[in-house]
Amino acid sequence: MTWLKIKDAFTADPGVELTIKGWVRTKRDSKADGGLSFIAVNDGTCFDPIQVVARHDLPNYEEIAKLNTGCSVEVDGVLVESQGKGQSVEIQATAVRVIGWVQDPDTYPASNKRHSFEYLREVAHLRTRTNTFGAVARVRHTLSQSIHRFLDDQDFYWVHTPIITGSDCEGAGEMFRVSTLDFMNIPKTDDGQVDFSQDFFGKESHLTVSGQLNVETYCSSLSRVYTFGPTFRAENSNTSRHLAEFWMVEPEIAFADLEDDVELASGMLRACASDLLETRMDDLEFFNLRIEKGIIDRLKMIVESPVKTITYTEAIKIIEGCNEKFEYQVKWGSDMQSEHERYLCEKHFKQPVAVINYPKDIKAFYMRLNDEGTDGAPGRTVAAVDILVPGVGELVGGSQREERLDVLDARITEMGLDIDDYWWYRDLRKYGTVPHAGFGLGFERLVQFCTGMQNIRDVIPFPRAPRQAEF
RNA sequence: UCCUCCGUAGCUCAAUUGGUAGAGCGAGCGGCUGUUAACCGCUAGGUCACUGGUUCGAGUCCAGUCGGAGGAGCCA
Repeated sequence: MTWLKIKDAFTADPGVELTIKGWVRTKRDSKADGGLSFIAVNDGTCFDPIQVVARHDLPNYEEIAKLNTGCSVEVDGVLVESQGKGQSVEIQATAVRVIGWVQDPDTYPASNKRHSFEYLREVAHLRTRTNTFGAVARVRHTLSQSIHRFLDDQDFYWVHTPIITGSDCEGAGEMFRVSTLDFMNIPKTDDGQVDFSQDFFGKESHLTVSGQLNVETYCSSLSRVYTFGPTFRAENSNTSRHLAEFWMVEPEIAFADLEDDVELASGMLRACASDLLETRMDDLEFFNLRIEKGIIDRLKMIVESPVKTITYTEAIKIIEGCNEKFEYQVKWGSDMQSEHERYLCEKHFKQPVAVINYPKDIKAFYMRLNDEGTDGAPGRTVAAVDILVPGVGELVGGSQREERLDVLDARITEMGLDIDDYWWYRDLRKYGTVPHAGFGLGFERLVQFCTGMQNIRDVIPFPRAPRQAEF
């Protein structure tokens, strides 16, 4: 008797004897032929549960009749073509062993009924037993594998940048403090400040908001590198597309410009969509039917024409010239509002859009300063890119980096930052500087984009957000 | 953090002008059926988020607190 994963049982030859192990999704009983039970069993290896037919002549049939949603079982049996509709094959059970009962079926949180996503967030330890969260988990895994494979195929090295950082110059938002100081007895310096020299690292330290600055150092010797790991933002954000802890993919390429950067992001999206369509159709069909109609067509569109590139200056003209009513006006020099970004990718282009060359005053210090008059812009721009996608908004933020030390220093000073904090980052420009570019892709936003899931808290196993750190 | 809406049974929601709580699903028991969002009958299940106020009387009105959702800002 071979133990098969349920996904493999579905494709095994009828007549084969097998064992499967999993959790009961539903059970239906019939009095026909002296009594039999139809038990749908799922082990997470594929979307569909397999139907087990248990007859009354099994020695423990009385016990089997008491099974309900959530119980764990081991089933021996023979794979046969199904007599009923709704499935091609099923298992005629020769033995059903109950491994774990559901102790209180009346209050079992993942019972066989529709639940709201808000409720399931409160029982995140059990929500992967539902169709939706099982499918999200598999898609998330596949996307993660796709990214690693795509980058490995293109000779990128995965660099494990630190989670804890002593650098306070990452500049991408509020940071969580990391400390072993005793809250009840905080050491102070003579002038009344917290004495961080007595803290674990001998200086202030935080959870990283981005691995970019670290990964740029590896880029300046290994040429093509990326980080893919958790990042943290202590912003009090309460939206369906922000988390306090999220995973970010940050590639960095040497001897490259902004165009190469957009090309890389576009290729990565294409690889992700293509792999999903090839390997996770069962889950995609569920998302297409129950979560967002048209999600499969969207992924096919990504494979064919991933990203359309326009300049910020063009984007502003499109928004100013359209008939749409917006709550906020746009004007060159200010950041686009969510509603404008949504209009561009959801209504005007109806596909992912890379907006490049933003005004320098609304972007970070490390982004490369463009020449005066680039794309006929009325002011100075930097070689930055935001990739906007339907349903999610900003999926990718990136730029060509400023490789000229004098220009970089001027930008640091202009933005009121302390140049001494950037000593090691500036060394990269002093010693063999090269043009390079990179981007950050919000991994959960990618999962949202590929599944149609509305809330980012439902595409990460255990979401961390303001007032949410259970589990 | 700001704006809007919402907290009633295990879950999803009702409850008229303020008059002491109801359905569906789920669960238990029974019936029927190669069933599959199964169907039919019966049963159990409630500190109406919390605290205070108005009132003869509050799930309902008022204030505050806590929690949740949607949108905005910050961004990925």
